[in-house]
Amino acid sequence: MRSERKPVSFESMPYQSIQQLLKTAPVGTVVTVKGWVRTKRESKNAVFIALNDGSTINTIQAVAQPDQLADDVLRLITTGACLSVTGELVESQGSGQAVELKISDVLVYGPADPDKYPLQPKRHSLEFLREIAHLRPRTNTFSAVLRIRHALAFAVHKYFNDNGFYYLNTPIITASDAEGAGEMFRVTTLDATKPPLTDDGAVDYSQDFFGRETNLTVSGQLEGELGAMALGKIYTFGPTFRAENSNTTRHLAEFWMIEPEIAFYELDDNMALAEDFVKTVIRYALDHCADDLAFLDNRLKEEEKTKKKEEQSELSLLEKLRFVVDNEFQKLTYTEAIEILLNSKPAKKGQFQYEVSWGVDLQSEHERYLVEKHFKKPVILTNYPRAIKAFYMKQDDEPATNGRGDVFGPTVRAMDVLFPGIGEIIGGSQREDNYDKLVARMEEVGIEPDALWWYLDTRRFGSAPHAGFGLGFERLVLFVTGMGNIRDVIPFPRAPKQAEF
RNA sequence: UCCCGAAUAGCUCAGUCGGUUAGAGCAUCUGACUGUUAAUCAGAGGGUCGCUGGUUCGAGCCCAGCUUCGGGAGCCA
Repeated sequence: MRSERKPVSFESMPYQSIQQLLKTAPVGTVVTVKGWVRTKRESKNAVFIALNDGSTINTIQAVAQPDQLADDVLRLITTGACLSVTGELVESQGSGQAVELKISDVLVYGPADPDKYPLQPKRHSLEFLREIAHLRPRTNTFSAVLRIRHALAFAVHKYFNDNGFYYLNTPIITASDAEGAGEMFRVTTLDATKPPLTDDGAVDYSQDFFGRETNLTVSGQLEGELGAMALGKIYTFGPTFRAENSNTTRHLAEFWMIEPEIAFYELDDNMALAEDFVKTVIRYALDHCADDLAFLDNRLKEEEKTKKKEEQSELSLLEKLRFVVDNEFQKLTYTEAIEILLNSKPAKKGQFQYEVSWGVDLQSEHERYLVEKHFKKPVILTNYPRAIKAFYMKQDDEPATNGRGDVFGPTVRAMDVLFPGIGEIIGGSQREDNYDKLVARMEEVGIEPDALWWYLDTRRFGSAPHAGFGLGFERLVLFVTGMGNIRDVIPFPRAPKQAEF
């Protein structure tokens, strides 16, 4: 039997998004919009409702005659209530907007008790909004951040797809604990109060779900390399977990990481890819999120006004983004960076808390000096000392020298991309493709080669030079939105003592 | 995990030297006014001063411990 139901075309959907409506502005037509009340203002001759549906940062003003709406309906139209409003789109009599909706019908989907609804038509602190993360997407700031986050995620996939990369889904549950990228979250189905024990009293993971100890991934890189050594160019874009007790504005326990891995790329290719990639996705946001970026730009300017002169930033958010897109990243080696730091004013005046010398890992105060004071632009540091970098990085043939005859220790083809205000946004390297060198390095740092036999197989069979990097997606969103805390650029942040929503 | 700081009305904050009944702006409610723009004006309601203990005739304020939050550091993306 045939259905009597009429097919519904996409164009004849029973309501319109406010974004579409304001863009096309079909004055004179009757339309329906559905969204949440931002503010309601009443006067003798008119009731004004500012409605937002999240499709854009802009609201549409709906207008009704006061006697047109029943008292009990009018009473339910308060900040936060959800409405369906039907009416004719007309040119506005007021000055704040071009068009408005002349209400012919209102349906209250869900009221919001004004005594209990926590969002008020006023500025809230980001700390307070973090406590109501389930409602904060209804604010201008967070909806703007989330739309930009979406645009950046889309731009990431678009960039790689346009450039011949394949999206590879690496595992979220892994058995390898040898990646050395920090503390891991254990994944188990064993009874936490009385786990099975072996004869010597240790937990018997052979009885666990996977028959061995497993954790949430801290990086998809090792598996990504397997993909690159088959598909050529791959990228991953997925959740990543670190059980570090990190309490900072730049760290999350659960975050999203982007990891391209490319066969036949060496360090210089890797750097060029990182720079082009970051610039392209930021340009995409500039081109597609103008309203939201303008709002955040203005929000930041207001915030800057409350700061002292010397603490105010020289560039606005939009200026900063354009600057990054239009200028070359500064590229230099670790050894050159050490020279600059040793000759810097703060070093000579003893203002660095940590002393600088060849071989030490750079502290954030050093990175900040290079990026924010010395070069004033994004910086790519390369060829770090072997001793402070991961085992899988390609070893340089010659030790570092400074041109004055000083010879330092061995280095690897690592690269860190440093951004102003964010610090390390990308960490990557060319990978060690020589089997013997890789195994020797693993043994040196105490990683059991047998545990990564499958990783080493790529070096045993058809090995090739290859390179890749990891980019923390939230750090990118942090930079593009100009927000100050990474917990405010992910919908539901996961951090120590924080997993409520 | 370490260092520093904070916790007072729904929100943002003030609270003097330890002293009577803890205040303001915004929000909410009521009224007035108005094609309004986070409207405006007047009035009203609204408090376990984070928790536990201590000092004191008397603690929002002083002391100790705890909890939570924020900033910085480390770890890193």
